[in-house]
Amino acid sequence: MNYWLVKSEPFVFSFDQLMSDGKTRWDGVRNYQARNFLRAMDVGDPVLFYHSNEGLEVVGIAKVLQANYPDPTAEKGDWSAVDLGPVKPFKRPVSLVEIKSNEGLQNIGLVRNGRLSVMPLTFDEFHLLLSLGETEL
DNA sequence: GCCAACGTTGGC
DNA sequence: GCCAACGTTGGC
Repeated sequence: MNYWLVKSEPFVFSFDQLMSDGKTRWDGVRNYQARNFLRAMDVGDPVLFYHSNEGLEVVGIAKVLQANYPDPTAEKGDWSAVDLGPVKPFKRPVSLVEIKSNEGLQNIGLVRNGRLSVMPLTFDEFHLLLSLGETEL
């Protein structure tokens, strides 16, 4: 099992929307590094959901419903999509400020490369974020 | 709205 | 294959 974090601008697609939709296609990724992470996702992997631009916090837990398949929105090129579903919202959102000030989270992509939209988390990072969010899987 | 960081493109 | 120019992302 692997652990992940994805970013979304809440006014484009928010975690609340994922909760009410029950499922979404995670497509439109046009960055090779992010694409390769999408391809490494397995069904059932937990995915933390971060709101970029607005909110700037981890707001909930999602999971992989469907492993990677060709991105139908790609007109050319070799791109992938996955399907994600909601698990549960964080009891308490975890802000970027908090993440940056936590010693155990200095190596995650959010801190090291602010522009990466799909990134892996270690077991420890994932569980640290869960406990900061006062939420259990 | 600004700008730093990063990725991509294209000329040489 | 290098690197300057450009575009995009996203925090501030």
